Amino acid sequence: MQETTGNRLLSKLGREGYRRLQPKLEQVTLHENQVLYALGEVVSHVYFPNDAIVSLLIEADEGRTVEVAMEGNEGAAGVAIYFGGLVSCNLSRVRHEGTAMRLPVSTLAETANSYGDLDDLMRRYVHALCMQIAQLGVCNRFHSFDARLARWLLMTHDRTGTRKLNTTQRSIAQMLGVRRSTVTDAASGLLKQNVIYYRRGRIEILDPTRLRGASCPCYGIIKRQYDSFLD
Amino acid sequence: MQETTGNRLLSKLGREGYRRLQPKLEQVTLHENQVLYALGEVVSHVYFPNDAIVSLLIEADEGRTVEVAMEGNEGAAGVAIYFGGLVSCNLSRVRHEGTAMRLPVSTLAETANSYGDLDDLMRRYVHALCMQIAQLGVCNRFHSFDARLARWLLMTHDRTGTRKLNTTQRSIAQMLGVRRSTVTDAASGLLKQNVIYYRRGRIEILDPTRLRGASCPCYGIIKRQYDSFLD
DNA sequence: GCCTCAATGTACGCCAGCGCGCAGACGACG
DNA sequence: CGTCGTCTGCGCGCTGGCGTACATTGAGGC
Repeated sequence: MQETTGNRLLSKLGREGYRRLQPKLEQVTLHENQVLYALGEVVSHVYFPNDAIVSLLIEADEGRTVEVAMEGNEGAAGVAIYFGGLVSCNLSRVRHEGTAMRLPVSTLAETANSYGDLDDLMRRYVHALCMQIAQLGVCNRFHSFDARLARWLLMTHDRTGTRKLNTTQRSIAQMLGVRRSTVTDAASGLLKQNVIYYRRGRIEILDPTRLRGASCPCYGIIKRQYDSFLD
Repeated sequence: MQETTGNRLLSKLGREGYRRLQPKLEQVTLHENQVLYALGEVVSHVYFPNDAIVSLLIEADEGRTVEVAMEGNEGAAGVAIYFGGLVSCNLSRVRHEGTAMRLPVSTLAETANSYGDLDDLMRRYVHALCMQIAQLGVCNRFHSFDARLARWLLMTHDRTGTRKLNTTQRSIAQMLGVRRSTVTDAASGLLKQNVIYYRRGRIEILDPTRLRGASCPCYGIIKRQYDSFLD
């Protein structure tokens, strides 16, 4: 099931790039709800997830934080921030437990300076991330919750490499900025159709194809965007 | 009324930076509805608006494009795209007529390579833009249209340096992704309170302070973000 | 001054999702 | 094996914004 070969961004770097970063790369485990970057914090490390997922969160209103992007094996957490000023201005929290490769920001910066391929790759990643944020903004505004839930499950699935997620409806609701029982309604629809199965904090995707049919086009748009530069 | 001293990003560059770019800088007039970058187009120039406004648009559904960010004198159009791969993957259209300084992408890239201050500035601008996109995504999702209209008017006002805008309710509706008569409702509320005045495609902001009171906090959040690196 | 068209005002029914609240059900743990 | 806290199911009334449709008004061209 777990067929992830590791972080796609790192593997796209090729042998030479990997050789340069390798001495400073360090595998770490990211635990659920662990805060990688708090608001206004200085970023010291960049994380290239293998099967962990990091959420970029923004405070919408008092006490309500919403996911504006998710970063997994297709990217890196902290890069966007490092790219523009070293100081985080949103919250990054681990949403799905797993491993990641950690790298000091300074190493990334220095290597990117001397090794153009890395610089290019990082720029294009930031670009894709930016598009993800924009697309999700539009998606959250216009598409039905049923479609958005399907999209969210698919995106999560892609980034973890497993069909089984540990998430409660409550936390999904927080991510997507709806109330919990709205999630219940949508999820029970998918359950009845045998597209997913879930029970007390465990969700399993039974039929990715039909899930994709239930999702809005945003899933495909974002996926194509990422795939186009990760091959 | 028109007290704009020019593009804030360029002026932040200082004498040395300006000296380097100056030979290739060229003042142009951007006309309403002019498309700067179409989807998938190769970007040849970057625009630093003086008093023009460029909208970043994304297609939400068939035939419905929505503004995900606006770029004016506080930034530059095309930079974000140049940063990640040269090819535009959204639509940039002039929303408010005015002048801008135009620069070949290649000049910007070369200069940034050799002149770290420019590179820094551009990175931080992209960062701020990214935050704007994220914040607006959340705003469009959660805040009442009344508040969003106020926010939008204020942001537009800041970027043009004038209280008078030429915009119809119809085009505001398209930008903000609502139907036209929703704009009528909200606008007529502000009109009755003498916060704005408008008539057939011309809007005037009478009382910016009270407009700010009507807006959601997103206006302040985004403004602070930009001001923090533009001084 | 008149005509025409775009811009604006208004109305009516509709519905997704909200806020709130409560009940049932499963699982961990003593 | 019982208890308790969390997770999930469900109902009810409400409302902002939607889709649609039509009336009115101002500006610019003739």
